[in-house]
Amino acid sequence: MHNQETNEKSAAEDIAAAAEKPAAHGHPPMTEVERIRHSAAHVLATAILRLWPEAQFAAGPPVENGFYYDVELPHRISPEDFEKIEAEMKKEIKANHPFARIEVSRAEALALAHAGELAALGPRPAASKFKLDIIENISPNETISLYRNGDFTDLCAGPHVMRTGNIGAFRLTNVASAYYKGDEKNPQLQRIYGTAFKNKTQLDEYFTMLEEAKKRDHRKLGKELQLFTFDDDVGPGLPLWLPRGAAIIEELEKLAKETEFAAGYQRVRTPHIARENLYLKSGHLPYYADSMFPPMELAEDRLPSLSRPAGFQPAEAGADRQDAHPPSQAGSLTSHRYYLKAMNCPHHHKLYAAVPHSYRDLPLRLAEYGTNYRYEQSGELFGLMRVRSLQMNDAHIYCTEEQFESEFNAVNQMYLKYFKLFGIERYVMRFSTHDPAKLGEKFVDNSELWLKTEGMVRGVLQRSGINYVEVPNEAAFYGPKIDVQVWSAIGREFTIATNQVDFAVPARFGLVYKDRDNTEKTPLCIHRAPLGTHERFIGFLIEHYAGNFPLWLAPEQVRILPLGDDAPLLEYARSIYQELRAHEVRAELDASSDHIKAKIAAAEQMKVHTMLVIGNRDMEAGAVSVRVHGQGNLGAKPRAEVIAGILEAIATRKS
RNA sequence: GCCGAAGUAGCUCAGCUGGUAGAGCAGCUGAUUCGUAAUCAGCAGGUCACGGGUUCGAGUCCCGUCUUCGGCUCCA
Repeated sequence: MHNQETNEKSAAEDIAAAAEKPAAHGHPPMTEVERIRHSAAHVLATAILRLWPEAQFAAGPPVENGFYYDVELPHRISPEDFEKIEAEMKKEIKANHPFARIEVSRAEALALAHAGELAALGPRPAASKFKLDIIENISPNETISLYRNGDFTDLCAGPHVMRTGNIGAFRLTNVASAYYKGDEKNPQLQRIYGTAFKNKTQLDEYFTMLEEAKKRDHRKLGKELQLFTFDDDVGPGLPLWLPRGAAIIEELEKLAKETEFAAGYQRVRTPHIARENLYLKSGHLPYYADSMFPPMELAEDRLPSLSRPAGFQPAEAGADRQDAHPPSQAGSLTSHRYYLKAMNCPHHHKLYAAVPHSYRDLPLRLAEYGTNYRYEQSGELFGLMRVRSLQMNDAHIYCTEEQFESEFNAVNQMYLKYFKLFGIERYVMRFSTHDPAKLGEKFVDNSELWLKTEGMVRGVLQRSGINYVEVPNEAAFYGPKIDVQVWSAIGREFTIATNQVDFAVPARFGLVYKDRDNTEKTPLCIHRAPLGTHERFIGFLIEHYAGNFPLWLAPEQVRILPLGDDAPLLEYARSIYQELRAHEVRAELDASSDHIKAKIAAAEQMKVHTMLVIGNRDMEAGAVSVRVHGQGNLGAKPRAEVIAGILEAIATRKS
C-alpha cells in the first residue's frame, strides 16, 4: 500500500466543485449563512481599504466555517490589527449600505480594473491587478457582474445579502498566507480569515464549539494521557509511543491480525530498508525520491571495487538533497545505496516473486504492519496525522481478473466492519479515476485496463451500496484508488485509509502465475490498508473518542483503588489485581496513601476505563465497588461477576 | 518548502518599557486511613529551545539555527 494520505481534499470540496460546473451559466446556490459570509468578506475588504487604500485583493469567498479575503499589502497584518479592522467593518455594517448588483461588459470591467477601481473605494493609481487577471479568465459567454456596497466596488458573481446590516455577527479569526490561485509560483498573499453568523448567539456557539474541539485535539490529549511524545533529538515527525499509546497499537494489531487471518491473509515480514535497485524497478525513483529520506551509502573503502554502478557518484555533504542523490542510471547494476522504505509494495512484490505461483494459489493475500519512512516537508508535519515514520495496516492481494470483484468487495466489507466496530458513522469513499488526457504522463498508458478496472471498482461500489464520490484525475499512476474519509466527533476530517488497484507494477516486477491454459499471466494487485497507519488512525481515535476509549482499547483498563492502605485490604486488592493481570487485563493498583477522592480524581483524569473501589465493606462481602469513567459509581458487585464482565467486554470489544 | 506567530520547571502558565527566575498541579519525604473528581506540611525541581551579538547588565533588544502552531503548497 502506498499511501498514508493520498489526497486530503474534502468531499465537501468535491461536491462544491461539482456544483460549480453547472454554474457556468448561473451561480451556485448559496445558503443564507454563506451569503452573510460572502458579504462579510466584502465588508472586510472595505475596512482594509479604509486603513490601507493601496491594498490589492484577489479572492474572498465563503468557506466551511467562515470566509476569507486574500490581500496583497506591504503592511503585514497581524491579529493586533484586527480590532481596528473590525471597527471599520462595524461602521460599514452600521451604515447598512445595500449590496447593488451591476452587470457590465467585459470592456467596462477591464477599464475599471485598469483604473484600479475594482475591489476599491474609487479610482487608484495602480490597476486592480488580480481582478484584471480574473476578468481575463472569465469565459466570453459569461455575464460579468460587480457588487457595490457604499463606496466599495468589487468584481463578484454574488450573491450577497440585501444590505450590509444583514451581517448579523462576525469576528476576524486569523491571518495566514496563501499563494495566488494556490500556485506556489504565484505571489504569496495575506489571507485574512473571519467568521460570520446570523446572530451573536450562533457566533458564540461556534466559538464554544471550537473550545470543545481544542480539548479533544489528539496532540493535547496525547500529552495529557501520556500516549506519545516527540523529541527534538529524535527528530521532527518521528513519534515515540509511550507505554499507554503502545497498548492501543497492540490492540489494533491484534484486531487486524485476527480479522486478516479469518479473511485468508498470510502475514509476512520485510526489512525497513532496501537497495536502490528495488525502487528503480518499481518506478518510484526518481519521481518519488523527494519524499524519501536521503539514501544511505556505503563508505567507499567498504565497497567491492568492481561492482560500482555506472551512475555512482558519492553524495556531497551539505549539497542540495535533490541533487545529492540522483538515482543511479541503470537498475540492472547493483547499487550500494540503500533507502528507508517509504512503502511496502515493492518488498511484497518480491515476496510474491520468490515462489512460483499457479492460478490455484490465487488470491494470495500478503499482510504486514509495515514500518515506512517518508520525508514529508517540514511544514506538513502535524501531530500524529502527518508524520515521517508510520506503521501501516498494509496488505497486497494478488488475484486474477475474475477474482477481482469478490476480493475488492471483501476489502470494502472489511472497512465497513471496522467502521461499525469503532462507531464511525460518517464516512465517504473517494473513488479516484484517471484522466484520459494524461495517459502516458500522469497515468500508465493503457486505456483499456483503466476503463476495465475502473468499471470493476465502480460496479463493486454501486452494488454494495457504499457511500462514495467519484473524483476524476486523482488516481494513482498504476490504477484507480479509493480514499476513505472519515470525520471525528468534532468534525475534523481525516483521510484514514486507501484502497488501490494496481494493474501496472506487478508487470514491472515480472510477477506471473501459470494459468489453467498453461500460459503465464500477470496478476492484478489490490493495495489496501483499512486501518491506515497507526499514527493517523490512533490520532483519529483519540479525537473520535475524546480520549475515552472503550474498555478493549483503553490504555489502562482497570485501576484498583483501595480505601486506605492497611495490610489486609491491600492484600485483597492485590489478589484482584493479580487475577486481572493473569488474564492480560491492563490493570493497575493505586497503593498510595492518598484519600480515596484523590485516587479517584487521578484515575478519572487519566480516563481509566474502570475503577474498582475497595473498602473493608467490599472485602468482607467478597465484592468490589465499580466506577466507570463517564458513568460514575455503579455500586458494589460480587468480585467474580465483575471480573467476568470485564473479561467479556474486552473479548467482545464492546463499545 | 513558503508566509506569519510562538518556544520560561514533567504539565498549565506568570514574569510591565533590560536590573540576581515565580505560582499551581505533578514528583519526593513525612503526617493523614479518609466510601466515589483533588487532606496537610516540608523538600526538590530551570544553561528561560540552541548559537552568536548589543549592553555595565539580556528570559526581556538584534541576527542565525532548531522545533511547534496557524495557513498555503505537496502527498507515489
